[in-house]
Amino acid sequence: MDVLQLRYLVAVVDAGSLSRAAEVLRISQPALSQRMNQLERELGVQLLDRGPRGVRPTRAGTDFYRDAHRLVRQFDELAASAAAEHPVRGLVAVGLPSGAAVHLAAPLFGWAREHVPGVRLELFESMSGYVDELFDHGRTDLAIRYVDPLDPAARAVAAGTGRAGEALLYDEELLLVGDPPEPTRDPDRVTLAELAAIPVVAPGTRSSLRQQLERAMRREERTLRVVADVESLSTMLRIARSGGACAVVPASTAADSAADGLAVRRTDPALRRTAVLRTAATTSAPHDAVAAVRSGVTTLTRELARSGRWPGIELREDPS
Amino acid sequence: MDVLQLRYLVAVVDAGSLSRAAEVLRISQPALSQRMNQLERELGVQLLDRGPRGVRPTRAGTDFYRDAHRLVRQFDELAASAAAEHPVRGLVAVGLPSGAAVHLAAPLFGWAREHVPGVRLELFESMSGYVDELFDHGRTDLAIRYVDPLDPAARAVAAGTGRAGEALLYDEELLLVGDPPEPTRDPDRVTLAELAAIPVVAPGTRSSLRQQLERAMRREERTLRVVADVESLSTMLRIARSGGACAVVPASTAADSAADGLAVRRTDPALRRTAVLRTAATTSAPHDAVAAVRSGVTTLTRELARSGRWPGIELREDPS
DNA sequence: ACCGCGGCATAACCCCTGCTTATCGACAGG
DNA sequence: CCTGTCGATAAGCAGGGGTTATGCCGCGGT
Repeated sequence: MDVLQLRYLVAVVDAGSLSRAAEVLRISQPALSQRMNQLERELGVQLLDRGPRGVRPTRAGTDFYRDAHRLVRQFDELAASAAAEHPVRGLVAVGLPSGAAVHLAAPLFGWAREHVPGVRLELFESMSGYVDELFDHGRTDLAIRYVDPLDPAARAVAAGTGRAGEALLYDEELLLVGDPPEPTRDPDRVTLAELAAIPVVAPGTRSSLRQQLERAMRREERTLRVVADVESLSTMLRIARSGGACAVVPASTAADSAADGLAVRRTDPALRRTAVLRTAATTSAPHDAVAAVRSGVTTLTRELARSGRWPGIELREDPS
Repeated sequence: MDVLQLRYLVAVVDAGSLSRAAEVLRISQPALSQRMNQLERELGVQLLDRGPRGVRPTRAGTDFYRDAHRLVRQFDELAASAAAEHPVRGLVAVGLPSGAAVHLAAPLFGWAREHVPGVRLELFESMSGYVDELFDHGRTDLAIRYVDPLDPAARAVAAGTGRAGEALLYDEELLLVGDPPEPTRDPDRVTLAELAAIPVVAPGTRSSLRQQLERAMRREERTLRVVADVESLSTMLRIARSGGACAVVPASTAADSAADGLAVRRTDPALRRTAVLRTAATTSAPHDAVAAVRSGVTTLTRELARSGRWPGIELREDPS
């Protein structure tokens, strides 16, 4: 028997139905069904009456519910009080480039409120170039940085052999969205040669995405045909949707807009980038607070990616 | 956080050392070390001071210990009271052939005392033929039966397609122990032709082992040269050890005696048997008590086999 | 002073458990 | 009678908690 089973039972009795309780608990109905059956089997007592309109606790179930409820509460109190023993406090500055901020910012604040209420977060969301700059000037304690796997200088980091303070987070591909004036030979792929002929809207030159794009084109002795420099990914998408130009955006952004009926093409050769979480070596923020937030970022990234709430990215394992 | 971690912490503080606590908890020291580190990480508090002579709780650890101790106790009380709600009681008769009884009898009594204190066990340990007979006459509620995988009638059971009430437990091989008068061509294998020339001691004709042996020999148009009919496996081994004759015994028995320097040979073709757990369809014992003991037998068999305390057997999966 | 040893941490691996999706059976209501 | 809702079952996958093997450190014995 496990405290989790007690939580589940409490939820079931409260909800009056396995299905609804499963929803509340954010797990599937069969999982809950199994767990409840297991609990009853372990105890050797029937706790629930399964009716066609839901479940109701039996006599034994009601008694058990009371105790379980109380125990779960005490359990949580213990955890809370232990955590309160040595509160993590401080002001942690985090730099997030737009693509990451879209998916990470809100969950990160939520996570912080829940897990480290004593920590105040200061979020700098802007184009990756500025984010890097802020970090290099010691203005942020943590920052996500994009790295081109082809860039030799960044190779070490992407390979996981970089210096401490840089942990791999995820990879993602850069995709072309919108319909080009001429159809591409492969409807799912656009070569860089073809790309050179397509009018695109791109972020400013301080963005790592822009730089990576330009570098890739230069490598093929082509140039990018930029018809508009814009600041935000959403603006890029809006323009692409209007048909005025195509846009090259990270896969996670493209995944959101694919549902809108926008055509999406991979590039050939594929352009990818690696997201790295940097931790400042010297910082004014309390060490433990920074560490906590860092682990929050990696944990959240994993959770979001796995649960499908951050589509288009591929996790890179690098526990640190 | 989990109640198990709380139990572990309590044990650690009580023992004053991870190693010793691990021993008490019957887990390995690294496992405990990991769990404690995880607990501290989750709580964000250091609970233990690691010294070279063991560990001592920190200030926070001491407080935490008290609460954890209390919670664990309440937790167990809840489980106990819920189980007491609907106590399993009754008299369950179990038939075990000698080979199985050697390894299973004592653990089974221990398990029953712990998990179903209201159940009284009646154990019939004897040669497999009698065990079968007792079961067929309704004198036992559960019984282990040996099945020859080559016997067509038993084929269905061994294949897992038998009727309900018969669950696969394990397979084991029959081995020749002791040194035959003439060395065999293959020192690790004895053909049935060679076996016919070897004086062996065998259990009585009511034993399934004996019957299986005779059947196998007859199939090759040979006869077994039995120089002594004995009742117990241990007597057979004693005679084999004295050098008077060889003995054919199940692998689990042979494994015990291999350490005594007795030569062990597989037969060629290999003789194997399958152990099946039978459950009486109609019985006077309470249904739930029988079910509990049945699950105890399967669980124990698995545990013993996996932990190496029942060597020589190969588990068959057949959850039921 | 050295070496040995008790004790905790780390690494690499494995299996079991608990979750998932997919599907079914059963009962109530239109 | 059909349909929608709820719970149970099946089969597959992932992660956590366990294992063994090994490393590192500080103490004590001779």
